Amino acid sequence: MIKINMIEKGFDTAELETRNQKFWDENNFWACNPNSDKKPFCTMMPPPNITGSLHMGHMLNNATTDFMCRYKRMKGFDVLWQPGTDHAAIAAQMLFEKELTKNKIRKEDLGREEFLRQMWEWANGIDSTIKSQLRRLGVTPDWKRERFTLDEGLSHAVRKVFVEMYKRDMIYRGSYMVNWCPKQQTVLSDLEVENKEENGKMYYIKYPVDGTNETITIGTTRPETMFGDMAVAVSADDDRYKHLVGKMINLPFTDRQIPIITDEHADPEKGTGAVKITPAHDFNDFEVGKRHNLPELTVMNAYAKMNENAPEKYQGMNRFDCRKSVIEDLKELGLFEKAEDQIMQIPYSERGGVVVEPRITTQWYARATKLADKAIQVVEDGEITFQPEHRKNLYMAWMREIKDWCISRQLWWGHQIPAWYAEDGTTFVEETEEEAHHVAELHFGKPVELTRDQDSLDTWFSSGLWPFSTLGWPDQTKELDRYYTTDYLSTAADIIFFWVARMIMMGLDTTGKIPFKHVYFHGLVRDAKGQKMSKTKGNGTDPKEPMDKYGVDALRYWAAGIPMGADGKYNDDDVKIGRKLIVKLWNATRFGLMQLEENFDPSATALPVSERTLEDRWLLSELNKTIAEHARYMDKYDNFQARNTIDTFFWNTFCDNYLEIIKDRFWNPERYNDAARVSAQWTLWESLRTIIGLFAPFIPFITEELYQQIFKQFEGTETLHLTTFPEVKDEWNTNVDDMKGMLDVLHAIRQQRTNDKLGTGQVETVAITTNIELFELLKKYETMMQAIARTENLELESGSDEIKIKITPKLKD
RNA sequence: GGGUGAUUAGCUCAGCUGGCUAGAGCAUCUCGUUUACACCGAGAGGGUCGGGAGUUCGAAUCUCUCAUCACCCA
Repeated sequence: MIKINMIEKGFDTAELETRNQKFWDENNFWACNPNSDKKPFCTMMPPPNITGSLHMGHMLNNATTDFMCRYKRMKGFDVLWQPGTDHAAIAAQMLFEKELTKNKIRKEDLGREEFLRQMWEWANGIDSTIKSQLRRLGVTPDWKRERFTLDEGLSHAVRKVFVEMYKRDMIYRGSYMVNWCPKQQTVLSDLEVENKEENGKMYYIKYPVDGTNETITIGTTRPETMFGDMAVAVSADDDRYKHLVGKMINLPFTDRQIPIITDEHADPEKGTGAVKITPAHDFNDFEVGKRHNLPELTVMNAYAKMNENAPEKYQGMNRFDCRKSVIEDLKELGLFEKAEDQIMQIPYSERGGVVVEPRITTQWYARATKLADKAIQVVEDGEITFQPEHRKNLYMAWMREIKDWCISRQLWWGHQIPAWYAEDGTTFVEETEEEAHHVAELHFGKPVELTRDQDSLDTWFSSGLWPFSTLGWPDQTKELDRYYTTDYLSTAADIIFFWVARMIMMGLDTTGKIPFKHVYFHGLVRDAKGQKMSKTKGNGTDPKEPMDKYGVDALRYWAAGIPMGADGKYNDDDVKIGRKLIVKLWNATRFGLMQLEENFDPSATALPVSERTLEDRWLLSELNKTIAEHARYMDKYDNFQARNTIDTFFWNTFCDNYLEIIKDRFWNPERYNDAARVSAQWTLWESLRTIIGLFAPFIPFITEELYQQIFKQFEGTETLHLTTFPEVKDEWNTNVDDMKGMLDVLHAIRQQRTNDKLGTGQVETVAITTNIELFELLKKYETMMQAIARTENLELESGSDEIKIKITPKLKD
C-alpha cells in the first residue's frame, strides 16, 4: 500500500509554473513521432514576426491552439504542432534600417551583402524574445522542429515554387501601375494599402481649348499631376462638350497640347463631366490611357517629388507642396475656378504610413486569378471548413474578385527573386545561378554575363508555403506524407486574405492538396472598453502583466472563456476568475485528500459502483455527463463551451453540493458504516483525478502540479499531459433518479436557513413537510437527509404539496 | 455605396436545428466565519430578449422592415 501524499495548504504560482515549464522543456514531451501508429493531428503555428514580442493576440492564438493540442495528445493522437517564425520582410527591414539610422548609416552605404550580413546578426539577437515568451505561456509545439521562413530548407522551397510557377506561366513579369510607397521605396500589394476617409478638396481648373476662346473645366483632387495629363475625357453623350471633342487643349505651364477624347470613365453626373487623364499617375487613367493608346508621362520620382518632366519651377517639390503651388499659379493665370470640400478615400501605406503614390513600374505577379478557381472550390465543397462559418462569405467574396498578386518587393531582407537577365534582356528563371548560366549558355551558344533581379519576394509568398515547406517539401519526407494535409489552424480573422487564402492557393497549386481541413478564426483582444488595442493609443496590455499578477493558468483560463470567434474584452477582474478557480481546485483537492489520508488504498481494486451510496453514484453519473459533453465540445473545437461545462460541474455539482453532503461521513463517522466511508473515498479519488484531467488542457500548470504530487505515483506516466483523457465509464451510469428529490429538499433547507439567518452549525432540529412520495424518499435516505440538514434531529411529515421547512435553532449559550 | 456581424439582467456575455416559470459570471443587497477554500459559502433582487410587423398551437430563436453600433470591401 502506497500512502497518499498530503499537499501543502498553499502554493507558489510563479515557482510551480517555472518548475513545470522547465520539466516539460527538458523532457521534450511534445515531440511528434512520425513512426507512431497513432492517428496524427497536425497544426501550424502562425509564424510570428521575428522582431516581435508577445502581445495579447499571440497569447489568444497560441493558447487556443494549445487547448486543442493538449486535448488531442491526451486523446491518443500523435500531435505535431509546428512552430516557427517569419522574417516579416518590410516590417523587419524598416526596424533594422531605423537602427542603422541611429548611427547615421543608410543601407546603400553598406551595400546589399554587408547589409544582409549585419541584419542577420541583429535578427538572430532578438529572435529569442517571442519564443521564450511563448514558452512561459506553457504552449506545446514541437520546439525541436522550429523553422524560420528564411532558413535554407524553406528558401529552397520558395525558389523551387517560384521557378515552377514561372515555367507554367503562373508567374509573370510586367509593367503596370502599382501602389508605391515613397517612404519604403517599394511596391505594395492591394492588401498592404489602407484606405482612410479624409476631408479633401476637389479643385476645378479651366483648360484653354486651342483655337477658340473657350475653356473646359475639369475637376481633380490631384492638380499636381496635371503635367502628366495626356488627354481630357468627356462622355460621348454629353451635349455640353460634343462640339469640343477632337479639339486640342493647351496644357497650362507646358508647351504640350492634349486632345479632348470621349471615354466611359467620364461621368456626366460627376463634377463638370470632364476629367483630366493622367495615365502614369492614376489607376483609372492608366486604363483609359491603354484604351486610347495615350503615352505615359511620369512627373514624379520614386520619392514622390516632381521630376524633370514637370516644369522647372516645380522640380524637386514634394507632391503636396507642388499642389499648393500649382493652385496659386493657376489663380494668377485666371485658370482656377473653385475648390469644393469633399470627403475622399486616401490610400495609405500600411507600414510606411505615408500616402501611396500610383506609379508605373515593372514587377512580378502571380496569377491569383487562376489560383483562385480551385481555392474557391475547396471551400465551396466543404473540404476546408471555417469557424465561425460566416467567414466563408468573406473569403468567397474576396476570392471571386481577386486580382493578380504583385509578389515582388524592392527590399533586401527576404527571398531574392531567382531571375537572371542577359544583356539583351532575356530572362532566365532558375533555382540557382549556376543553373541560370547553364541555361543561358545553351540559349546563346556561349557563356554570357547575367545580372540577378534585385527584388525580393513578398513575405506572404513564403508564408503561403508554410504548411508544407516546414514539413520538408520539396523532399518527400515522412513528415510531409504523414502530417500534410494538416488538420487544424487557429488564426486571426484579419489575415484571412494575407495568409489563409494564400496558403490555400499555394498549397493547392504546389502540392495538389489542401493545406488544412479546418480553420478557426478567433477574435481580437480589446481593452475593457472594447477599443482595439494599439501601440499608438497606448491602451494595450502586455500579457506579462496578468501572468505576473494572477499566473499563467489564470490568463489561459480567461482566454478559454472567450466565446468562439468573438472578441475578448480584457480586464483584470475577468482574469481573477481564473485565479479563483485555480485556488479552488487546489483547495478542493486538498480537502479530498484529507478524507483519504487514513486507511484508503488507491492501489486496491475500486469499490464497485453498485455498492456505493446514492449521492456517490449520482456524482459519478453527473461526471459522466460532463465528460461526454466536454469531449463533444472539444471535438467541435469549442473550448468555450467545454470550459463552461467542466467549470459548472466542478464548482456547483462537485464543490457546493457533493462535498457538502459527504462531509458528514467523515465528521460523524459513528453514524456510518465503513462501506459508506469507503464509498465516498473511492468516489472522491476517482472524481478528483477525472476533474484534473478535464481541466488539464486549459490550466496545465496547476493540474500538472497536482498530478505530480498525488496521482503520478499510482499511474507512472511521467506527465499528466500524456495520460489518457478522461472517458465516460459505463459502470458510472446507474439509476440516480432519487437524487433529484433530495436536492430539492437540500435547496429548500438552505433557503430556510438563510431566511432564518442561521449558520449551518446553529441548527437544532429540522422539520420537513412534503408530499407523500418525497416523504417516503426522505425516510429511505434519512442518513443523507441528516447530512444535508446538518442535524440528526429530523421531523419528517407528509401532507403538503410544497416543501415546507421549519428550523429550530440551537439555544445560544 | 456593397457586405458581414452584433443589439438578451447595472456590466461582460451564453442560449445548437423554434417548445417546460429566459441562464452564467461579475456587480448590488441580506445573511453566515461550519474542522478545503473569505481568492469562501447560503440566499435574494434585477430582463415586456433594440423597435415594429409577419409565419406558427407556440419565437430571444424563423421571415420582412426600421434603428443604432462594430468590422470588412469599394
